[in-house]
Amino acid sequence: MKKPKNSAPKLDAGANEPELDRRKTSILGTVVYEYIATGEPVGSATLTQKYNLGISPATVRAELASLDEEGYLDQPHTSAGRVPSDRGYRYYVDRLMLPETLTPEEREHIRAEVRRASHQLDSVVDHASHVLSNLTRSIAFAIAPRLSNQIFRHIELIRIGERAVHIVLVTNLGLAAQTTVETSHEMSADDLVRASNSFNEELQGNALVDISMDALTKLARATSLPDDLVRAIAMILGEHSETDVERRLFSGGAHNLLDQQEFRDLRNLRAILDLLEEQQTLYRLLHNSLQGQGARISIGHELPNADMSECSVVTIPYKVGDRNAGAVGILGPRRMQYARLVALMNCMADSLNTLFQGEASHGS
Amino acid sequence: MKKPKNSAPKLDAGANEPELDRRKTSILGTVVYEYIATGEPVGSATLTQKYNLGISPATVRAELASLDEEGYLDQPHTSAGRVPSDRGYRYYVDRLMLPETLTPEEREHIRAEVRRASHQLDSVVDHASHVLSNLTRSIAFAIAPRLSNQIFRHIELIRIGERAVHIVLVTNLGLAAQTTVETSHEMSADDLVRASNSFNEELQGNALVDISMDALTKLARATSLPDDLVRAIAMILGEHSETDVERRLFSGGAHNLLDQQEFRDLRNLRAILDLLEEQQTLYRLLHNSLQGQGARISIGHELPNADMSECSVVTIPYKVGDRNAGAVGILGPRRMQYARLVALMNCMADSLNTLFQGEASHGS
DNA sequence: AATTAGCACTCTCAAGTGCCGATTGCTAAT
DNA sequence: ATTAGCAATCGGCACTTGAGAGTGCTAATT
Repeated sequence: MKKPKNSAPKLDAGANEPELDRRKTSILGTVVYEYIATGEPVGSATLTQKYNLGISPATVRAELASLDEEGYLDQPHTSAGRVPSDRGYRYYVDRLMLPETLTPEEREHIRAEVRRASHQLDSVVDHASHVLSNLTRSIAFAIAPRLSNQIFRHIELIRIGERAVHIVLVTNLGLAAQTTVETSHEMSADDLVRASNSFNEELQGNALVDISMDALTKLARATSLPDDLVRAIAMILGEHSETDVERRLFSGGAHNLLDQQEFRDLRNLRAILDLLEEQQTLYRLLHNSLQGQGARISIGHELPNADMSECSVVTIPYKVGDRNAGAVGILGPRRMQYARLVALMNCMADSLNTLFQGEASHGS
Repeated sequence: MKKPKNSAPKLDAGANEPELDRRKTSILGTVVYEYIATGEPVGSATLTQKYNLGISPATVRAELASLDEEGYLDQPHTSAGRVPSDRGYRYYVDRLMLPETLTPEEREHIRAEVRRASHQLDSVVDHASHVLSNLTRSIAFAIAPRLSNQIFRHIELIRIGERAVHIVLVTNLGLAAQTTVETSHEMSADDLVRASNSFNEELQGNALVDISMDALTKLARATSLPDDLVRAIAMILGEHSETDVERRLFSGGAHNLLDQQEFRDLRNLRAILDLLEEQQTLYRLLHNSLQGQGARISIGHELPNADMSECSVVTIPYKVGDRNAGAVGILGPRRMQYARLVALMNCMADSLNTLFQGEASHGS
């Protein structure tokens, strides 16, 4: 029942763990499987009755006790069955879990949903997280692709009030960012059009990462834009957003937690909701996943926050062109269907990859 | 157990209700006040001890029994004190409640927060609901001002992909709406600029409600815009959005429900969250409030949905120019601080009114 | 040496019991 | 009309009990 793996971090963990003998492995796998399916602690009787292990309950008990001692299983209380510990889940995820495949319908559904909101980066990502949260009945969260390696196509400065300008940035991927800025003195609509035009002529086709602050200020001086407006443009072009931990986190499906029996306790629930609101922690998880490839699973105490010790998170990065540019994640109870979630996440990442791959190659 | 209805509750209900004698009134008021403050059922002992009523517990008991019989109070169980019924709350808000005033700080806080996000209608309203939900620790919800009596200033058609156009509508109030549309065939950036220009020249200064479909199609033909794009423009200009029950509902503060003792029960919680997601019901409440003036309170079973029988809602419309154009609402437990919420809502409506009043008078 | 049956033990959970305190409604006295 | 006094009611809490589930240990078996 040994299992190959699908991502970098797991290899490490897998390599560190001593390998369990065949029978222990089989029992551990079965316990995890059964517990994920039922949510009830698993006892020796259940195991021998429902699964054809070819050994007696007594033997199973001995093995369970041993696995318990080695830290792969926990016992909620003396007269209860066993429940996987973080370590148990980890072993399962690294070595035992069978990769699952989605039905063509599911696959197509995801792909279609992602495509539906294309052309608006924020919408795509927001939509993606909602789709995932519905499919998994967990919380899904995501960050939009970072701008740096997108290519400048167009900037539009729209006068929306006496001293208010709305800035819209279009890149090869579509509508990439927009913001409203209050300017210190009034700009005429014509001024703004003129400015937009020179920005557009000058910057057209450049990767955003290549646009220097110098170039911007020079352009700004030529078009006599007020400082605050220039600053806003610089911001939006990513000069600053690269280090910006405030990059917005999109999320959906918080209400799904209500269905999970592990969140009956309102304190847990509250802790997780606060976490969602705070954004930082989840943002960092996604940001970290940008370093690696493929789905990454974090279980219970492996997560950076004690309030998440009852949860697991699956994250996966997606690419723009050939570099990781954003990521999506799922947050649910530790007792989650890891195999299925990994399959879903892979599909989602693929869909985003091809979407952004495709769009990236089109031109204006 | 006669029940007032919720179409035009405040005044009517007040007039319909028989007037209680002075002592009953005083006791009912005190019970409501005490229950709102503590959340515990109120007994005769508490009343005589904490409040100087000048009568003995026994007399209070007789009055309580009488009020109970007349339907103003409920008794959770035989050995508990009394709790206001819907009718009791109704009598309280109609006749007993003392108007509360906010501190200048609170007032200024609301005003400042509303102004912060101005120039973007959606943001203003979204922001408003977040501010309210934080101040009240309840759910706040709102709809953006309807477009119809806003004045056309500018439309921008931005090419964001081979066959994708982003439409931005600016009115006298600022950035009023935007959407992305997929076009059947490709438009060049120049085509779009030309089209924008003729729309802008032609429609400038018109109230959106006065822009006819005819005018649009004529313009569209002159600029040879594809049909789907024209349809999208027509849509956004409000031709259709007037009857559109799907006008987006902004809301915030759902997590506040976790703190309310009346939502310890997850089923209630779930029901309310579903309601939020469904949007229709809350949308209708706001829409109804557009007919009237000032804050409107709906209590328990007066609300259109049985799942809300433990809740109360306060709504208030706000104006653009001199006509109601949008509304905000608060949803919380029946045991809410009605006087304070009404004060907050009035302040919020005022702030929005002056914001939109002010902006409306400015020109481009 | 590994496996197993048998059994005592432990612990949770649900139901049942009894008591305490809060609050009432009634009655008789003021 | 008001009140004091008092029996009655009921929820909630602590406690007990028994059933059920599951274990770990031991001694017998393979």
